[in-house]
Amino acid sequence: MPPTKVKSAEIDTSPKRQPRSGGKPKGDATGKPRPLTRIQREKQDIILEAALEVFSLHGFRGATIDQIAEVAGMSKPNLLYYFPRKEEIHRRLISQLLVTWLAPLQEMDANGDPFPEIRSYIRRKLEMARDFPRESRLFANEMLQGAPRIIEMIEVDLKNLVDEKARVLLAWMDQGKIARRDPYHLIFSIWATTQHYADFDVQVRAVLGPARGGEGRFEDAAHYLEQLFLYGLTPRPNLKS
Amino acid sequence: MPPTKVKSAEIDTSPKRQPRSGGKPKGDATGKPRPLTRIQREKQDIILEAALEVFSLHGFRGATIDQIAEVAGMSKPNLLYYFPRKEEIHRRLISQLLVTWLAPLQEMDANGDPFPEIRSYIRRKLEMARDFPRESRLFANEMLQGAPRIIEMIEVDLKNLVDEKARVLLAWMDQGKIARRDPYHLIFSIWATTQHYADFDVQVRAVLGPARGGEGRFEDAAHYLEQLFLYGLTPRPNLKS
DNA sequence: CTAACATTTTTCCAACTGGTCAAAATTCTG
DNA sequence: CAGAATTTTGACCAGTTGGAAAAATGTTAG
Repeated sequence: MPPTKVKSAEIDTSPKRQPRSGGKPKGDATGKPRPLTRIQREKQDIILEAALEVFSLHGFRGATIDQIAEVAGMSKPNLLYYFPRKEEIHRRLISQLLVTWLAPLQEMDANGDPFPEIRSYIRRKLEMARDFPRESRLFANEMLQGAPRIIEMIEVDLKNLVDEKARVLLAWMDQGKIARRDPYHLIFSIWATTQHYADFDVQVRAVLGPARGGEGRFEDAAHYLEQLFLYGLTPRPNLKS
Repeated sequence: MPPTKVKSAEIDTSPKRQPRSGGKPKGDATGKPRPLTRIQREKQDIILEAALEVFSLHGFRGATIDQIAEVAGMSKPNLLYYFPRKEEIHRRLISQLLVTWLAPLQEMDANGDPFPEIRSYIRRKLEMARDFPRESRLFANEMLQGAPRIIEMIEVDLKNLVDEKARVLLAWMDQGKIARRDPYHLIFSIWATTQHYADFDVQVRAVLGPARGGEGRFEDAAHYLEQLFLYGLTPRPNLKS
């Protein structure tokens, strides 16, 4: 359908308005950025939500602003009014994400009992894979591409946290409370096994088939992983359940 | 540097050649496609190699033909002479990949001893992560995007193979040779833990740091995973080593 | 109400995208 | 070597991309 807009091509005798700003606000002469308006907060949230959807599915380069704008239900220039560049949106998503992402590990308590702590950690991670699969995929996408926009955070924040928790694990091992294993690879294997259920969800569901691929798969996975990390595959005779 | 090509802009008095074919060959009037020439085989390999590099890093949508052509060291139209569409290249890579990808699991022998068989499977998978990280990432990229171009193969070939091997594992469990675990999630966890070292390589290296992030990380991983799948984290008293 | 600011839309653009085409260059093959 | 077939190239194209500019429309404090 052609746009058929007439666009006031006729004579316009109304008093000419002074060209009003038209630029972006976000700061007056004083230099201090003024607080976001209600609309700004709302729209930014809508955009970030839409961007998460698109970025997590196609990666940074594969995602387009038009696509994000469409999912967000607004025009591209309107979107660009809130985030002047594509990278900006992505950066915001990623840095927001990393905080959420580290939380479960952060909660692992050095003063708790090792097995319940580790089991809880696995559960929390698995719940995140279930409840925030897009965030997981966004993260995975970034990793696959060599983490160009996130590498410093990985090398500093993430590494520091893992170093700290590795020491916790080592202490538990020294006390003979858990088997002596490489704590770094232990953490890697928890990440890998849990995030797998978000990142490779299609595969998991396809392989499990309709019968077992339903929502129950997360409970099955939780139970399996618990057993794996506790006992591995060595059969233990005389075990109830 | 500007190309400075003169390109014979002068008068050309040479006898005008009849416009010769110029089209693509790949079949004559008989309809049967003739075998590939040496150049065709070579160039296709170069292109596929370059495409693997680019697709594995940016995913299908994020990769561009120009990029692939540049990595392959040829012009875009030249590349398109061998693969008339972008999708064609990707499809070839993916279907090639899946064969390689399934091989390690295929080798798991129902008549072998469970633990050596499983351990070998883990090792082979880990070696693939080490030696073919781009293939792993290509696969992961496809999965993250919902496997649009591969889903049927997953649902048929992959599922059938996993079903078959799940039965093997179940038989071993029935014989009491390994602990009773969900065989599907067992396979998932082997995939996840091993592929992690290819797909999240940046993260792994960043977290391990320069000291432990070298090539030795794969040996460490292999040893750790062996222990994990064998015994889990339960400490076992009186164990040599 | 209205001026000042905030938001949205329209229009536009240059670079890039996947892909075509014919001519030119090169490589077989007898 | 000639002629045919194959391979490579340069010019080009239409659609998409990220983004700029400015005009049009809303909103709100005084």
